Amino acid sequence: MRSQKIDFYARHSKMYVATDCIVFGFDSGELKLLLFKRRVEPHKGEWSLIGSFVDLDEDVDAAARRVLKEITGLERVFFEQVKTYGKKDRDPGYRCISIAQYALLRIDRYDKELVDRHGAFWYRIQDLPDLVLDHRTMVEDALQTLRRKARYQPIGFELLPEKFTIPQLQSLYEAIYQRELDPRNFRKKVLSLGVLKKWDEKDRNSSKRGAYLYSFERNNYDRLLHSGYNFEIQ
Amino acid sequence: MRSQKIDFYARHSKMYVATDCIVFGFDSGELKLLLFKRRVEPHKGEWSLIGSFVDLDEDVDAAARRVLKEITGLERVFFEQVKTYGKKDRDPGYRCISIAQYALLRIDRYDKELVDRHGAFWYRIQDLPDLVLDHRTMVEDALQTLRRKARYQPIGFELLPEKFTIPQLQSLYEAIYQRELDPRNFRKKVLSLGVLKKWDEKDRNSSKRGAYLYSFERNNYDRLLHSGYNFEIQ
DNA sequence: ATTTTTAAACGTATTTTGTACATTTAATAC
DNA sequence: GTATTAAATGTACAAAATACGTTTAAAAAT
Repeated sequence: MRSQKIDFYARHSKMYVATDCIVFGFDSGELKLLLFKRRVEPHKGEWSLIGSFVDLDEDVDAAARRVLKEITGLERVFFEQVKTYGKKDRDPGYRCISIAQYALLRIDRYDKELVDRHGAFWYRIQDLPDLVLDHRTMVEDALQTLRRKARYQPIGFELLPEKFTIPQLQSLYEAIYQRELDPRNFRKKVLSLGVLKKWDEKDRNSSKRGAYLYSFERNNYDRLLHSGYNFEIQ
Repeated sequence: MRSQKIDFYARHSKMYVATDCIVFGFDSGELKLLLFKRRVEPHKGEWSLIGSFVDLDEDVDAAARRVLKEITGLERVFFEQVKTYGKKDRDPGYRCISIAQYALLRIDRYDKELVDRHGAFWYRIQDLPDLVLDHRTMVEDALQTLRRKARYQPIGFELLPEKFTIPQLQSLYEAIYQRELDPRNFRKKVLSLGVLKKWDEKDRNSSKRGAYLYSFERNNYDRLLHSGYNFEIQ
């Protein structure tokens, strides 16, 4: 029979702590996910989320920022925790828990060369490849979190360029919720929030007539964000 | 200069992983929190959440169930993750991350003697004492999660006894949101959900006339739960 | 026995919000 | 100048949220 003391240390021992990033981007009307083809064992050649161990002297959210910067070159990115995956056998081999965090980024901004160099690739969320471990579950949970969040905060703006058109914003929400929205009702709703600033310029990439560009006003946007307002879209 | 290999291990080393439980209960019209007066160092004599290290061969959510059972005797309790606290200096002394999980439990059911024996105490959420480390933040985050959750799932039922009256249910929601609700509109709303079963019995504890007892029908309740229905209360 | 007291139960009118749907407009391409 | 395309606008109807007053059951007081 082992002594109390030995049992205490054996039971309260340390474990590996990792973070995995579910990186969403929006491009040409589609919601995309940044995946990473592993070049080393274990799971060499398989697709996985972008992740890393958390350093001993590093905040957990800093670890996510670090790995995202390594791969995309981006620094100021919206991040939010999804949840922590802590099943004892989720990672065969050694005990490792992982804090999943999703990121939203403006796809016009990342460093393409850097992404290529790291064996990363943007997949449409409709046709993701098989992923290692429990990463598929992480993606589904992150999508659910994103959808829920988008209902009570106008979060979608994080995924668009500084100036965007209302049809673009609509198509983003259509991509997030994977269904079509009525353009008249959508426009009415977003304009009623009072967070959009209209510019004189137009974007003519998707029509001859062109659509007016908008940006959002930080002040009103932040007020809306903190007020717990409900941003229901149909 | 240290070798690559040594650096790798130094950086990707293991850390302590704990879980802290934010245990909500509902009693005599008030939302309460189960706190624990520490009897050992560090932080002896201070109030803290109920928590534990996660064993190496134990799921993270199992650790929360284990510690709650130790203190309340209860086994089948509703649990949900709040978030993971991973700041590098959140725990002075050693690096330890903590997965916060909140629990909802029926206050009529727990083992009072067991709770006393462990130095635990039910505090009203309006007047909590100072708590160790970042536990205060955990409580606030858990409350926010609970409130949000209660908006899209009829979660409040977890906190009530098997049979309850509509005024009781209302007072639970009033405790969660810390504001008064209109009894006529509340009744109309909850009955419209179609998850309540009315009994012939009455509860006469709070009025001479007595209020009819209800329970909820598991089937309809579960359907509602999974349908993503929006349970907005005023 | 009758009256008083208390919270429970019920209903309705109004306002607000969501939903469905058709036409006009600006600008380019031909 | 005509055709084409997506952007922009408006309105009627349905559904849901909100505000608010009265009646009722049962015990307690007289």
